[in-house]
Amino acid sequence: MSADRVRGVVVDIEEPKTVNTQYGESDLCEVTIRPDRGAGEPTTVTLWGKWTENAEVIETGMEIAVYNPDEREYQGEQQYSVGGDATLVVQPDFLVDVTDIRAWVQCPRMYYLRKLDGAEHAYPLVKGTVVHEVFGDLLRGRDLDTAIEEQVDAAGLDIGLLGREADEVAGDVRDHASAIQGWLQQGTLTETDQWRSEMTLISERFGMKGRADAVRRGMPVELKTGKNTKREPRFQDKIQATAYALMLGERAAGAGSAVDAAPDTGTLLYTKNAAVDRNEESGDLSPAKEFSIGSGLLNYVVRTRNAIAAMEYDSGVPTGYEANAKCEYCFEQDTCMAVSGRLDQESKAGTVGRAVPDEELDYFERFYTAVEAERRSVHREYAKLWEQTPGERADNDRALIDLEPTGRTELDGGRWELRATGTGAVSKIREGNLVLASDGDPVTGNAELARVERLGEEIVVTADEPLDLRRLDVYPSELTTDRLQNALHDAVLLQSPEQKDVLFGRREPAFDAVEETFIDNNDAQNEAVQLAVGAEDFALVHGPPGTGKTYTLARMVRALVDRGDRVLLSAFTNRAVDNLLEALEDQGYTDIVRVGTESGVREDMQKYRLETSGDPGECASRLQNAQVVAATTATCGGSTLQTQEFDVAVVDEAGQLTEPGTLAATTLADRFVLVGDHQQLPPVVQSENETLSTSLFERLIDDNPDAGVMLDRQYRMAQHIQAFASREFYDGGLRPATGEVAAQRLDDLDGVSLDALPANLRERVSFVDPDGSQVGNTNPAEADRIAEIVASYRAAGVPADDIGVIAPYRAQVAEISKRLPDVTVDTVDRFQGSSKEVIVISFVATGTLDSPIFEDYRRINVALTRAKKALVLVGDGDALATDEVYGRMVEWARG
DNA sequence: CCTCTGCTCAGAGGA
Repeated sequence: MSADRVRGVVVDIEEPKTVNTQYGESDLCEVTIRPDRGAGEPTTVTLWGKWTENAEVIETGMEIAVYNPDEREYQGEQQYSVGGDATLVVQPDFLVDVTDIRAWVQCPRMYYLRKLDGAEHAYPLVKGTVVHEVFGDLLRGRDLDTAIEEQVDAAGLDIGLLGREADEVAGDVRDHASAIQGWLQQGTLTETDQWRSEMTLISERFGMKGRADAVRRGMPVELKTGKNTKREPRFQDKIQATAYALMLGERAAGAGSAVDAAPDTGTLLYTKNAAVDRNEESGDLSPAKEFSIGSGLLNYVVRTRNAIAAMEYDSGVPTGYEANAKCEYCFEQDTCMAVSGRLDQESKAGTVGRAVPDEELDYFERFYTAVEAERRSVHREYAKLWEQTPGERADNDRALIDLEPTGRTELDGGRWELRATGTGAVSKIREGNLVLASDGDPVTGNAELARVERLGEEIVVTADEPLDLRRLDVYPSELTTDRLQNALHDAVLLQSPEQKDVLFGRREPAFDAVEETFIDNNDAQNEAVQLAVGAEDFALVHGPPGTGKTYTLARMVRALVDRGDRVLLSAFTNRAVDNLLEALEDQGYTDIVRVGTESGVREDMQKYRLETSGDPGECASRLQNAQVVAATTATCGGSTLQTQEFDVAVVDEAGQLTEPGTLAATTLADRFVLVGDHQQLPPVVQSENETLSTSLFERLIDDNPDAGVMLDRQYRMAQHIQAFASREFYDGGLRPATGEVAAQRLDDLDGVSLDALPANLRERVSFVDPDGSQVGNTNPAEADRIAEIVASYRAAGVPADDIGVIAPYRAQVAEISKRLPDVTVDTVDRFQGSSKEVIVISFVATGTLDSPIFEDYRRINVALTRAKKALVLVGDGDALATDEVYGRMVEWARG
């Protein structure tokens, strides 16, 4: 019996040695692994020849996989060898981008610097992107002039921000595009050429992902808008194309050897060669350069990929010595030396400048490591793409499977609209999302990145190439982690020492005294605006539920604008950003530019949205002249807003943001205001991660109580409803704004009679124990009882719209929804920021509380504070009593 | 053992 794959955790690595074999001298290194994630019997894997280079970076605890190993029995033990046709993959769950392999081949430090400071806005990049888009259009048979015009138009904002004109860019693009067209029209390219453009490749086997510019007859074609007058393609370009060839080979090989099945030729297309002056340049000016792809190059790609994955195992920092970096002509040399100097890192190029203070170095390292841990959780999401290939039919809310294709239409832009009917299953996929659309198998089948246009009975997506739409998968993205890393870099390395002093507690934040009254009937709200206006560094506004936080924010923004400040308005979610704009609108302020994707911005706020295509000058000046710019923090970390500066950044729902997430907005401004409530929802973090799950808001409010004000009067809840939350979460400091708010009752609503309610529901807060039992994450008996309770309120005259039901698990939400089709039933997270006259909460758990109900107490705070006039808690009283806080809650609810 | 939003994606090139 032979295994085509061996995988396990490394438990021992011998010193490499040189031995004599029948073929001459050869290096080897023995590695002992335990299969089954470390649980299996120890097995020896011998790395031969160049694979011993990887042995130097492997550490115990890492996982390795070997494909097609030579296998033999020696003294009763199975031994495996990596040489010949075999391939070694280190940390296969870590997905390395092809462009990262390319960067590492140039210099490992370059790989690292790209990760820290990725949001660059430069003309060669913008031009290169446009040329690539035009290339794709030409492959899809579009007309050259139309393609250039449309793609330059699509890049309008980027071009404008660089101060360029559309005509000038179109001319530059034409020089490149003509070379492409000339090459495409050459006789060697026949009707039989089969082209695919923009092919997304994800490899489980090699732990690699990337997107090939084009694939012709199964072979990779890479477009480069740079110049290369040598006869050979540049080495890093060959590596990039070879990486795609390896993944194409994997798709073609099935269970066989990907190296054997890989295409044997790659093509690099250097479009600038055609545009240079032939009188001044010598050398080979033909744009297309082919090269042969052999097992040597393919294995080199894998070894390089392994070196990266091994370094990322413990968030290491490369020095430049890991590969043969040449610093003399490197255009990143200055940056490299500056970064290594400031972060006290070793660099082959040397260092300049003094290191930032120790506490900043520690901070940088702590957050860098935390963000990389978060990146690894994103990588685990990719694994779900191949955990459930067709047939396995995993219950997974990350995919819509078994779709029935109903048709496709070619659209004007050369893109395709693909349609299918769904099975009615629910998933995380929503309209506007970027997904992997496939013919049924997202990994080895025909798959394309696509945009979800409609998600009803009929499912409609748009993609670059046509396919039979049988399946959609969530496409995991490292974009957020990339941007967190950029924000960390900007905060520690680009901010002035004065700005950092207050972040690192070396100086108290300073305030100018402000006498002006902005809000005259609420002292805390007025003080919040005064603090914000007078802040020289930062101000903090703590806004518990219902305290008029959004109104205060809008008033604050107006006050800042009146002083002439340019304001950046941000929050984690699109919904929160749009809510803020609505509040500003309510105050009559509309000089706003909203930056964000079309699908992210709410319909009624589209009128403020910055158009990214069109006349470059117009697009750019609209952004540059806006006094108030609004965007999510993720967008703040992107390249568009990196070109902008602000006097003040105002960040809402700051308690929900990780520290680097907040910095993405605050580093764009001289000073900042954070508004939020650290007693409500914490940041959403995928990895178990203490560092990321505390918000900057919470840290600053703990360290600088004088820099903050708490809004203490709430306009939402009746006295009794707010009492528990006030005592438990706000030290008793939260109180009703008026007697009217405190005394509100359900029969204040038109047509509602309390007498029509059963006796146990007449109080403002009640507790009901339905004596149900938990089944998985549902409790059907409790769902029945909740349906009865809601029916009682309806019978007493409460409109369905005024009632909301909150449950801890999505399964229970579905269970209750089945019984209550016209009432809003949702999880806590989706209820945040809104409120209802009547709230019913389902606790599901019975017997014991061994699994977390609302994760932590902050979630229950959110749930309890959604109700205005009536709140009903439904659950197992005995189970809840086993927890101190829930126990006190039940006592309070029973009155 | 559960909750879950962001974001065009990954790659654009200089010498």
